[in-house]
Amino acid sequence: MPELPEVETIVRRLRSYLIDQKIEAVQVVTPKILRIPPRRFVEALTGSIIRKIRRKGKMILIDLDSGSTVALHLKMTGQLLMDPQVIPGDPHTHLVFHLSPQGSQMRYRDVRKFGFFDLLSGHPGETPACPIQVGPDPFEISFKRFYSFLNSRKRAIKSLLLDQSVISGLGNIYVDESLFQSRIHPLIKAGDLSEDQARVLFRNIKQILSRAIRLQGSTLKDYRKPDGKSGRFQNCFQVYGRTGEPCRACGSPIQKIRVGGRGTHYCAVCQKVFGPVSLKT
DNA sequence: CTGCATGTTAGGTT
DNA sequence: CAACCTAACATGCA
Repeated sequence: MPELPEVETIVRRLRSYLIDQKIEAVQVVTPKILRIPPRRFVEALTGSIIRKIRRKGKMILIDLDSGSTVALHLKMTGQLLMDPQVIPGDPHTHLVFHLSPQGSQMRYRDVRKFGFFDLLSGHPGETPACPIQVGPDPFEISFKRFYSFLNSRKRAIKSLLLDQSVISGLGNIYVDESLFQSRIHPLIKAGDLSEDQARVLFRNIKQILSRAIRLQGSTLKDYRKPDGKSGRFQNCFQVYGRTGEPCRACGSPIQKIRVGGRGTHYCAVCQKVFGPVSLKT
């Protein structure tokens, strides 16, 4: 499930394949993947040259020389695969881009079809802003700003960190890992964190994301780099997907609970809820 | 077979 | 506005 490290890895790889390539042709196999009429999409892309590839939160933005930008989101199972990885007759391939002069192909694959492509129109020389409402990612803000996001919020810290309109890039895996690393219980209200706790959390979020980028993301099932290969950060998980297994810090079994409708992994011994605790007598 | 869990965002309601 | 709920979808599992 592509979160910031996976999307960043994909973007870096795509740059080496796509920059200055011309989109010779686009095949739309599954129109529902597009947020605009297929005809308009094909017309806007055909003959354009790819100039820049950017990431905004978990979105991928591909700037064309025409001034337009292709904006896409992989959601849960979307993949961008280059040529040799193409599976002939694959039922889950929805878009095919033909590139020149390289002569290569890039395909969009998505088993669940949650992902989407949009087209942002702009003027040549300008870079269109991101279409959807996404807050800054953890690398784009200061601690002060991060702390102000938590301030006086009543929702669980886990839910807040997952809210892309507040802070972008984090998903279920990296939130659970960051909270564990910071010894913070996922249900603590965001506004109840001390400044020291928030500082530790902020540092750990960035450290874990950086490490995950270095290992080229986490592959559970669907995430692949454009060359079809897996990431390696899944081998570093401390809590995610380790329900019942011993905590690497204290040995007690990792718990799984539901927070804001999301499966949440944590260590009940290392990540304590503190402050006023109501006890039944 | 049924029913549930999976992760992400949009869009709705409270 | 903040917080919460559910739909969209395919697949694997108990």
